[in-house]
Amino acid sequence: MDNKPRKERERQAKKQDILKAAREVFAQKGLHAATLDEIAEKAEFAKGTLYGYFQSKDDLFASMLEEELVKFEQCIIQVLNLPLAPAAKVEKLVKTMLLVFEQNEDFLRLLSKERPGMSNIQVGEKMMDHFKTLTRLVSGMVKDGIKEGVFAAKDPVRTSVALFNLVHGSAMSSLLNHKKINDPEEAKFLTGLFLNGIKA
Amino acid sequence: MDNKPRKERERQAKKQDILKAAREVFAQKGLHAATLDEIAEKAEFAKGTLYGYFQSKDDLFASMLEEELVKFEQCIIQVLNLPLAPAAKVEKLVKTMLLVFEQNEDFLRLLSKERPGMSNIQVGEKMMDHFKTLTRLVSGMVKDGIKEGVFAAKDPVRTSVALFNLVHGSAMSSLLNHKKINDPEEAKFLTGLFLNGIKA
Amino acid sequence: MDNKPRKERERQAKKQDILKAAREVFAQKGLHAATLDEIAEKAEFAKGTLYGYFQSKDDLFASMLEEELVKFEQCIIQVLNLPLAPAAKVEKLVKTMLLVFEQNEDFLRLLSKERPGMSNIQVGEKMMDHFKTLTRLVSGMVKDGIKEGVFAAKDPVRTSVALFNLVHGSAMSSLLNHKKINDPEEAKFLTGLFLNGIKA
Amino acid sequence: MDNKPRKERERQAKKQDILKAAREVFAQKGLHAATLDEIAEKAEFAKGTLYGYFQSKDDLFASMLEEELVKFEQCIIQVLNLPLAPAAKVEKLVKTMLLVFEQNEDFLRLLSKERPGMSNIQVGEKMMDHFKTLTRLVSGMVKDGIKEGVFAAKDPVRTSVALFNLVHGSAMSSLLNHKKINDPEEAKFLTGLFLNGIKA
DNA sequence: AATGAATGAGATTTCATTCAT
DNA sequence: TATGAATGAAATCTCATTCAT
Repeated sequence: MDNKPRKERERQAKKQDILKAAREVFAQKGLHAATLDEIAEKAEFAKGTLYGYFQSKDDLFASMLEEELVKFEQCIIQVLNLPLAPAAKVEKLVKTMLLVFEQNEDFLRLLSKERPGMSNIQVGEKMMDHFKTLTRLVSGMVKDGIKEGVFAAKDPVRTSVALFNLVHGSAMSSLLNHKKINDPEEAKFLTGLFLNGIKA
Repeated sequence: MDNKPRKERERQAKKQDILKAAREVFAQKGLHAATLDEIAEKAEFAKGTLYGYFQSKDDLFASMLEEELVKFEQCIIQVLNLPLAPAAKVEKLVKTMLLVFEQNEDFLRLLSKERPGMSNIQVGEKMMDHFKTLTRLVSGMVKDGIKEGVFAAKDPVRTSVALFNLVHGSAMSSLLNHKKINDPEEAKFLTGLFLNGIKA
Repeated sequence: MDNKPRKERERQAKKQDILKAAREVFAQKGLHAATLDEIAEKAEFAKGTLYGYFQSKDDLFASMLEEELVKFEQCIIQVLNLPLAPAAKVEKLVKTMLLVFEQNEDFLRLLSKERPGMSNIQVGEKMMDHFKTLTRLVSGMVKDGIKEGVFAAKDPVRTSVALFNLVHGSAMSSLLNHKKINDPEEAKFLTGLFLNGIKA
Repeated sequence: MDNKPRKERERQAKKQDILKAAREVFAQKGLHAATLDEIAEKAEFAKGTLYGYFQSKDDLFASMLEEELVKFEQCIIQVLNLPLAPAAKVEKLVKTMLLVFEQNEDFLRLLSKERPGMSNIQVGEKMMDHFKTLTRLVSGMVKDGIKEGVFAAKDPVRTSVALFNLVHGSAMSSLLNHKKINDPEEAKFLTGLFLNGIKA
């Protein structure tokens, strides 16, 4: 019988359940205030069972965050690969990021809460890597726009970071004010500001 | 002897020492991961002494954050009161915020770390209030610009939030990448992006 | 395997071990002076383990006291249900109470120490309830004696309280003077005093 | 100038203020739960000042209790010295004790709370001594009654202890049930029970 | 003598991690 | 593999005592 894969599939499914519970609790409470008790309960496993899947609380956190970052990255890459003009691509990117943040508020929170000065250095390093990758990817889009003459020749890296900050900050603001994150008005506003500024 | 004022002055000086130590540790570790042991050691007091100045860890945190927020707010108000044209005022605002963040990296970190979903509700409420005040103040500047016809009639509130996110995000990014926060290039870039966007 | 009951039985046994240790320490030191360290050591568990069985020190104390009070109450009820003449029942009651106090010196001490002005209001209330119940029960016996004409028609409630004070006070006195609590002489003396007074 | 005595008198007055505050707080909270902060505040002194009058918290407690016990003892002695027949003297004794307990509820509570198993051995010893003295004194009265043929020849020591328990227990019961401690009915009841028992 | 800020030992409580079943 | 009871280190907070003023 070839049921090894099934077993392995089941194991992965369980691991995903744990990661999901972890994401929810870590996002709500932060790395330190979250307890394995709560995560275990949410995942419907005994506390000890988590240690069959992750080496420690820190490992669980790191794994969860890594997974989310990869998913986010892949999503961004997909958008960047779309056959669109630079300005349209910016709009699509803004909309997509807002959508992702709306569908995964946990990730949105984690991004704010745990980015700066992670005590766990390894996690911090990984996070930094992902941000650099993202910046590099978006920079490409900006450079394309410059080449095509539709974007002014400003610093592409700074521009990428600014775009991310604009969208992420907007999503956080909506979240805290109990407003819709993926609001078309907001997307239009952000895109407009990014492309044209506020000058008359 | 009229040494009551001196005693009181000394007490306030000690309180400031504690608040400073608290700010440093809370900024680095976050509310939960920070320990009173570390704060006490940094303030060069015994652990118990802190309780002569603050009722609890939470109270210490709240007091510290409140003080920083007030200082920040006053700083912003000063800039907004300067007799400058809207565009110049934006530039001045960006420069000032970057300067403040550079001089008080702890505050910069705290702003990121503790803004979302503070478990301590009271602190969260206060923080929200300060953000609303700031948004209102900056909105005023934006409205002035619109009246004068130098700013396009976009949503002033969204515009204010965006400006804050742009600058704060930039500062965080610089901090994490070990770059100078209050970099004239960066200030110029941010101002330019905000006013004119990136379109050619 | 039907070992759920066994597990549950073991858990209850452990709980009883903790309650016993708690009783001993609380009786000796009182609620406040007793430490969880000492209780845990006596129960041969780690400090933290106690929190798997009780929510807090106060909860442990309350649970322990409640259990003891219930046991005491049931014991008194048994005696009152015996088919004896009132005077004989008084004698039996005195003997039984002295025996219980001798076998459970901890309870005897607790009764003195923690009766008055419990800071923990809930515990105090419960204790009062048990005392009222006991008084009611013994009052019944006194009323029976009055009906049968063997007891003079004095206030049954005051009489019940007096009997309890007489026996409890005697036991405390014996305890403090390192004398036998359940001494037949003492029992006879107390019964005689209660029934006939000291007049010649 | 002979103002040493005045100074000394003032010092004693202050000491009394502290002892009074101590009595109130210790009676309410018990030895352990009481804090010097609360006592100092009630005495209207700074905490450190107490150490100019007493060596330690334990010393303060012991001094306070000793003083109360001496006052109580002297009161009892006065009654026992009255030129009354034994039965009348019993009645007077009961009334006096109830009165004292009513006027000094703190002392009444202290007697219950701290009698058994004082962790502070020295205090416990002293308390025991006073109880023995009291028992001896009351025993004398009982013996007189026996000699005069008005009391049956029962154990005078046990009889003394019983009388004390009866009255003290009654006072505690009244206190806990928010009833008047020095109630003439109660005094009559207790005297009657002690002298004649409850038999018809 | 009086003060009260400072101390630090010690108390309660939490929770990541282990391990016998 | 899954469990959850047990552990004990570490955190917050209290308070008797000291001491410089």
